[in-house]
Amino acid sequence: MPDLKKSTDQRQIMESFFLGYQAFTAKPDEMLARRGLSRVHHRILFFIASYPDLSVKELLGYLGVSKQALNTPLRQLVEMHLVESRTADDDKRKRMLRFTAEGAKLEQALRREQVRLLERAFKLAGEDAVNGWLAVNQSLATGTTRK
Amino acid sequence: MPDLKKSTDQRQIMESFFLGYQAFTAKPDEMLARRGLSRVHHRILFFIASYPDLSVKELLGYLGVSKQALNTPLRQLVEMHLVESRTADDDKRKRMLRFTAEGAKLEQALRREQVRLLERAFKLAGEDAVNGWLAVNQSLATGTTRK
DNA sequence: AAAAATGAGTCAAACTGCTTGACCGAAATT
DNA sequence: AATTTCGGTCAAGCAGTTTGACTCATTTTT
Repeated sequence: MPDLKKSTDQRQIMESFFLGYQAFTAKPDEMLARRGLSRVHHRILFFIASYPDLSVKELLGYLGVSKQALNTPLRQLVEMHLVESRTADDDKRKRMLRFTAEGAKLEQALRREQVRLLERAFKLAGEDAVNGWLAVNQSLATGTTRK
Repeated sequence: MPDLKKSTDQRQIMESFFLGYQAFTAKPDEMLARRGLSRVHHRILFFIASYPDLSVKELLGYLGVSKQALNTPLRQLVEMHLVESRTADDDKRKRMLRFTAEGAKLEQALRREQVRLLERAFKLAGEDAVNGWLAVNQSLATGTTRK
């Protein structure tokens, strides 16, 4: 059992976190690379999945990049018929972003792989470990616990 | 409590992981940026801390980048008197990398901030959560549990 | 002893991905 | 009617990465 006071153990804990996160992103990275896509594309897909019909501006807000940086990858996703951009009814300047059938399939496939990896790790670590893992991540992410 | 079968919860879990990792690296990133350094420099410092007197070749192996990519950041660290490169006794071609006093201090400061963040999250999530979090990370990282 | 291999480092060209700044057109707001 | 907003584009510049070729000193192999 590692001791949070020992510097060697501290490094080992930090390395596990690093490698764990690395492993978590490795599979999707590879699947996307086969289609010529990268992690930015993945993040775009993630937010479209989380907030269907979000606008370009909202997406930019979530991603935290310049619109020029978004332009190319988003256009590629549209050209590859993974993402559709429809004019909003209420405001014709806005484009609502959503998946095509194919895009939804890709997002599911990426997510399925990540969930599979998590399930495998959960099984190895024991079911008790899962709630702890989730709670700590939540605390790290927000500085608060979630009920 | 999130359900690993529901796609919305899956995304929420993945997002927590992402944001948690983000938070974990944010503070060091900022501290390094103030000195004009970046995450590559951080990784170099990490491996020198983990394996003092490692050679350039070994470092390259850990980092998984080309030696040209390593050259600039490593040279900067040496020029800033954070890292020292001494010729090895057994093989005068090799350079052994280690910290200067100042470099060791920086590495400690970076690690201290990350440990503080972890401790805060552990406290929020409850001490029980810690072992679970560690175990799952370990499983993710290696595909095995550690006793 | 000579030849080959290794460790460290450099120079160069190319490519990617990102930034800021400027600008446009269409549509909405004031 | 004037101004602002949303989406998009063009341009220049910067940082970080890659591959390839080459040098130099030293060690290993033959």
